[in-house]
Amino acid sequence: MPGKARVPRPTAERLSVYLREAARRAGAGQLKVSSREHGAAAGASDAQVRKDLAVLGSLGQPGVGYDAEGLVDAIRGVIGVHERWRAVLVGAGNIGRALASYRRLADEGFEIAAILDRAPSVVGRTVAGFEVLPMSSLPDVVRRQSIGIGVIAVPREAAQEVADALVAAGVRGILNFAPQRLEVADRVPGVDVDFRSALERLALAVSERAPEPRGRG
Amino acid sequence: MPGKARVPRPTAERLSVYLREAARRAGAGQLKVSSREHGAAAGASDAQVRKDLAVLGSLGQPGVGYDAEGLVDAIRGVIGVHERWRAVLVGAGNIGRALASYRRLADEGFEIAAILDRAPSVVGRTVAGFEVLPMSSLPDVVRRQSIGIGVIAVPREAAQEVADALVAAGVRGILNFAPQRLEVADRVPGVDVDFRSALERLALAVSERAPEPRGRG
DNA sequence: GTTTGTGAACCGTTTCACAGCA
DNA sequence: TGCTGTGAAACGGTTCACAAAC
Repeated sequence: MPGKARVPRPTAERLSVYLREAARRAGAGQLKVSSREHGAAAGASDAQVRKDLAVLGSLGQPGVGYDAEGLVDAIRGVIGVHERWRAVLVGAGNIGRALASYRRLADEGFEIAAILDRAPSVVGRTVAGFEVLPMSSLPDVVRRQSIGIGVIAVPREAAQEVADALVAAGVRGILNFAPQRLEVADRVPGVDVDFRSALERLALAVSERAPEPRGRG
Repeated sequence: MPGKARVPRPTAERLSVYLREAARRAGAGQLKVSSREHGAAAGASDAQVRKDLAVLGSLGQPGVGYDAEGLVDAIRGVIGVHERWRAVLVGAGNIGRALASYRRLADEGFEIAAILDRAPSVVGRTVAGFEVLPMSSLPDVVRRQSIGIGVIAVPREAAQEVADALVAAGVRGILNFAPQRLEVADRVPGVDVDFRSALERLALAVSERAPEPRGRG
């Protein structure tokens, strides 16, 4: 098994949607799902869906569709969610608390294992059932709790420093909620979730469609 | 002025970064910023930056760079942030509260003007300084408070319904935090912020780089 | 000398179209 | 007949390279 196929970024994003859809339909008792059905759910063409799913191998049956359960397993396999991903959350502010309280992530194979914060006033408090730990405990937490992912939910100014600490502690990937581009070693992939940027993109899209904010049509 | 240049999606995302960078440097007293400097901040090549900024017109000076203040204005102009974008937030759960408390958005020209929720137990309570309003007040709120953007921060199951209500109420764009693809009229653009999907993309990237979760070293 | 603006080549993704299988 | 898998064509975005401007 020399190397898994690399998955293009746009495809990776859609796989996430297919996973949801297949899981939902499987849960509803549907055995097979066609590329057209997936396309409707993901906003993609059926051809696109087939191309995307081809990275998983040939697990569709002509004339029938894709096995719902099989798809779930296959996509989870590619994503690497055979078991669980354990994450450490740095930052017990608004975003951090919201994430920690978002229990549904656990259903998808992601689990927050610990919360850390730099502020002494927060350390020791209980947030979403976790005792907030000091930053100094990061290396121990990552090692002892088999943490794979670090989540950055701190203000922009502190983000790079936290990223460095996470990499040093040995996490294998970083999810970044701070509006700041991170410099990290190539071997540690990072994904940004930036809703300020999202808002701006939205504003731009709105402006493109309706140049003048008219009073009311 | 028949039509503004349409901005490719990847470019739109980077414009957001350039905006931040230009604003920061302008604030620090720097007058001109070169494409190389922007590139370093955004993780893009200098050529890429120039191509991106070309959608704003020719506002760079050869041999000198881009005027920092001018860039801020130009990007804000394209995004449509001359004045303020006012948003209504639907859903006073974890994510909703985090967003409502995230005051820095206001500095960037985005302002949450009202919070609504469906649950009677939440309506009337105060969240981040807002009295939570019932869903029935949506049309009034949008009209009377000149709301441009609707923000969906409700569970997946309710997302489409809320989207329909927002469109009916007259919002011009939707920012969606629910992990659900929305069906909305073409004239109302939508942008998704989906951190579950982001986590999965991250997990996939990690898996691709290190197929086997080895013990250590 | 430095840096922009931009056509042209390049590359990856999407769409198309259809052969092959159920 | 219905639906998948997949080469081939089409598309869009990125990189390259350089003339023009400071």
